[in-house]
Amino acid sequence: MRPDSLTTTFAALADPTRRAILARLASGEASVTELAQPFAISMPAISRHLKVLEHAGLIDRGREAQWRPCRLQAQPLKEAAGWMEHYRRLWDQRLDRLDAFLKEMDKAERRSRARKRK
Amino acid sequence: MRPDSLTTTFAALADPTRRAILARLASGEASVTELAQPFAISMPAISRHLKVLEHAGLIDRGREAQWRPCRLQAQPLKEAAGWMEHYRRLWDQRLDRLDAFLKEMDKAERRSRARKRK
DNA sequence: GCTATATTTAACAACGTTGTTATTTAACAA
DNA sequence: TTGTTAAATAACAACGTTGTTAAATATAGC
Repeated sequence: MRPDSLTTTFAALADPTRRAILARLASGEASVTELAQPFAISMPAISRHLKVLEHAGLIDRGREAQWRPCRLQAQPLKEAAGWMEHYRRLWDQRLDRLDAFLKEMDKAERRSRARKRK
Repeated sequence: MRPDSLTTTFAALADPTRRAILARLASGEASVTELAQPFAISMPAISRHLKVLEHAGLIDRGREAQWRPCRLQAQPLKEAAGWMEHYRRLWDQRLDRLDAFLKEMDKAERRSRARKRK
């Protein structure tokens, strides 16, 4: 029972180093060394982060001489964003209905007070 | 150095049980027992999933007699969705530019062939 | 106070993640 | 071949996660 793709995507995004790598890749492809440069961790650690991202389908890698350039792959981001949008929207609708309900209550309340004043 | 909020949110979403709990909560508040019902795991396990979601700010919980009703909290979903949309959009722009570039190439190519035919 | 119900906490095992350093592989260049 | 650079793998430690069962806590109702 290996984890489904949403799980793999969210798990990959749940690390600041990996998100920073993706942010960097959003502005163009880069080699492993280039990606490692901003971080205070060893190359093997970066190499593993890249493997996690690749496994999640968030990046793919080419091969040019001794470099393995990484590129962003947007599809899993789309799926995950879709999931979140879906539930966020459902929830906003609930809030809207609650809001409408409270407004209704309020109106009824004012009407009731108006009657009493007569 | 505790993890930032995006990290906490994504980590909380990186579990199918927790996503199913949120999905259930999107249709209204529920008690721990109600939330546990669809799953083949023990109550303490559910209790911990809820603690993870609460810690991530994705739910909050009331107190009614011996029940602790859970409600969805949309704010962290918004932040995380925002992050993903941002990078997804950047990447789509890159793809669009690549697309435009390839179309340009193609046009130039056709023009070149047209010249040769004369 | 006693009992039933809802939920949490404690203690533990199994497993996964993230980092390290040392070693290995691959490709270029002399 | 030999050396250099880029990157991956191996072996390991530290720590976090997810599940378990057993025990504790809190509240309602008699």
